[in-house]
Amino acid sequence: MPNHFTPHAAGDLNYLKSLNRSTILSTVRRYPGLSRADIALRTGLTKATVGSVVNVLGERGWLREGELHARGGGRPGRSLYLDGEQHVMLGAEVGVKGLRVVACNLLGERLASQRLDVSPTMPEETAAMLARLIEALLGDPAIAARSCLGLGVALPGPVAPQAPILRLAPNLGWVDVDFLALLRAELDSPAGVWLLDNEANAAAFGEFYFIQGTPPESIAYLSAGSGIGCGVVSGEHFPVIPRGHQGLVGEIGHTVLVADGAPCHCGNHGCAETLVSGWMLRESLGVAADASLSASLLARLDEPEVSAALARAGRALGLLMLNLHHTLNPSMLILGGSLMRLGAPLVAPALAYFDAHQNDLLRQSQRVPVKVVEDSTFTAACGAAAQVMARAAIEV
Amino acid sequence: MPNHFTPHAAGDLNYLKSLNRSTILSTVRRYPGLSRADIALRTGLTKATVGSVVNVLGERGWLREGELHARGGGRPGRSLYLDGEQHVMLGAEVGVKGLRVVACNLLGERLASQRLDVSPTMPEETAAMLARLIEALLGDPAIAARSCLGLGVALPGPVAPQAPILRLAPNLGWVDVDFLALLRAELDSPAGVWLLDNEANAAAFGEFYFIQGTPPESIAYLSAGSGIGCGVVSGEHFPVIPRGHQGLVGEIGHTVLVADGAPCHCGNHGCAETLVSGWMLRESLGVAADASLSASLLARLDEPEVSAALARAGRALGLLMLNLHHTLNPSMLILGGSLMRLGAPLVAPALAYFDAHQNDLLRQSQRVPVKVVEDSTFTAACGAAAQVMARAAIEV
DNA sequence: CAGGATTAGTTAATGCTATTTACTAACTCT
DNA sequence: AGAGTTAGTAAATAGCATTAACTAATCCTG
Repeated sequence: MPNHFTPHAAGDLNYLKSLNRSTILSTVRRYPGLSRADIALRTGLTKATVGSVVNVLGERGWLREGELHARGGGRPGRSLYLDGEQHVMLGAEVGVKGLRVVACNLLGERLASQRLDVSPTMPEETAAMLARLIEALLGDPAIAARSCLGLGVALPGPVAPQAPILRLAPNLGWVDVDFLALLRAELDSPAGVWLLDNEANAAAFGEFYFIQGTPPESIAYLSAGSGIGCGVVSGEHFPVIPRGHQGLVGEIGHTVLVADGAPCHCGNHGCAETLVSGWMLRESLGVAADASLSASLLARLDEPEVSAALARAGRALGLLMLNLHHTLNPSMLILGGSLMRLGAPLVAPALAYFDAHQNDLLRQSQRVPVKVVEDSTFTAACGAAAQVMARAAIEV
Repeated sequence: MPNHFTPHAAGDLNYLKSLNRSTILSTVRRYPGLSRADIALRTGLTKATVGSVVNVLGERGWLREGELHARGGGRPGRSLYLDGEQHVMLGAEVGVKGLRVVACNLLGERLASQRLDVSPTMPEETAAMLARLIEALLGDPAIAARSCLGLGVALPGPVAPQAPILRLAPNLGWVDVDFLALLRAELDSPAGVWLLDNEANAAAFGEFYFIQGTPPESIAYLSAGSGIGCGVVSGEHFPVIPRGHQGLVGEIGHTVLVADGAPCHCGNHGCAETLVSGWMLRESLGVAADASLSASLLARLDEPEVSAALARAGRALGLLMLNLHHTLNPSMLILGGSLMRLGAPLVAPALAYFDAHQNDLLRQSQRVPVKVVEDSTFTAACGAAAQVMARAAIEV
């Protein structure tokens, strides 16, 4: 049944059309420069179907034709590309340490961005600040000249699957916030789709959506910042984020690793976040709330206490990666979040632990690739923009 | 893209037709006795579409008409039911302690069953034994008189997502077994679909497929036997088992709960199975391989060592249930597997731990329902039969 | 008990979809 | 220049769900 994440019920011909349009778009996104005939071959659709869909997408400014193919024999095909000039999607992130706003084109390229390094307090106030950032972005003539497909917002907590509402953000102290409504009160534009999602989900979506070449079956984006989140995406042509009953799929930060262990922000004990997370490192190593965690700790690396704490946290992160493989089993793992700025002192022990503790089943198959995103400042915001594009593609 | 689990690529009209047929079938399955008009209202399809699909399904022996509705005013509708008389599906399970075979009708009712309590040794030999059981079942005149939709087989290990092949069954000692091919060599009938899946996935599918009334968003079937497995199913009208890259989704038995803990069968250390599983209880409490674990332990409950071990294992099971909620987040949890025969000494501590350690997020929402299946002897086999039905419905 | 109201279900026409088939277009090679 | 080859388009076709108009079967009212 349709909800705010998946807009239409299956059953009618529109659904079929959307599906095929999304399939063709994802093929062009993954393999820029294919001709109509290549797409038909690759997707199994007929030349006629591909031709008509491509032509409509061209008229609407989604696709453009490029140079001619010069393969021996026969009429050359016209190569096709996503049109990076006509449309934009806006993406925003409300993070524990700041607000970020981006404008991306259909290629996923960041055309402009704004950031404000403040710690959000009340939802209303935060919405107002974010609205000003978005207005500033829309004031940019290069952005204003384009057609805007909509706005996606990423927040550091689970979003209800039934409605675009933030359930709980322990690290902001927010509960049941209808953030899009607060934004609407401050902001008229852009027209188009407005979406809300969890930060890790948005980041995961963006990373998956703009992958080039054959996409992995699924990816997990493990976001290690103040808290630990994880987003999963799968689906070749129609990427889907599994959310579960309460939107908690991938909330591995609150899986219990130590029965009756240290108390966690979430009200339970012994969660993964008590072993590895920004807030735990801050508390245990005494870093002030207003100081940069990574800068402070990197400056204190010669203290044995600090390096040992990072190594310990790193091993916990490696263990989490391992557990992820036995519960969500993604075909690719992406590490992101502000803790990645700590670099090798945290990441090396994580990867080492992950490598050393593979069991027979994992050893038997190819090692799952791990990608580390060192600077994920705009990753979630760009991912939210990608979600807008995917949604808009359904309705073109 | 199509594979042995999901047969057709989206894009053509057949796909749409299958989708609508499945939608209508699942509505009748969940709400027996609805009329065509009720179905149209409930699914959003038009009366004409529902009528034509229902009539075809009736001709093919999937649906039958029942009594007339007697609602005040207007022409009464003809109630519709799945036809339990025409078709059968066969399901089989190869378990660590025995083979089971069942024949079910479209209502999910077990019409006949066969069991053989032996511990499987070689795959070939096991396939031969299973083939004899199936032949015995097909020899039953009540079964032979019906049209058979196919055969589903459940095995205690992950099945590759790309091909119907068992990857690894640590508790059988099997690796990369093409079990359906071995069966084919022994068995001609039944015609129709032949499927292979993991035992927990099959059980989960069956439990979800035949749920009456509004189905939960998703369920997880936690199978606690010799090992610990878990299957997940979601999708209202078109139930899907998320499998992940290597078919390991839900393999929480091998999530690590104790860093560098006790050695596990899987080659790693500190897995959940080292804290709760049949093999671990057997080893730690000295129960012979050929004795019934549950019977032996229930007889020794007055030994403090035994009751303490069960309580400890129970708490670990509760912790696993909690972690399940933060990774796969099902809306309903079903506990099954042979360990459930231990009853309260194991299950009560599990439920108590689960209840006592809910965090703020879970506390905030309605408690997730937990169902305990005391006797799951035929659950996986019936689930495999349900998978056959779902697949056959696509192709009717 | 006749006739209106109401709901169930079917039928025929319609519009939209992808597919099929046949075509034109554009290039290379000989 | 002409044959061969591949790309792309156009018109005809088949299949799908929908629409709108119909028939069917019941209840209710007077």
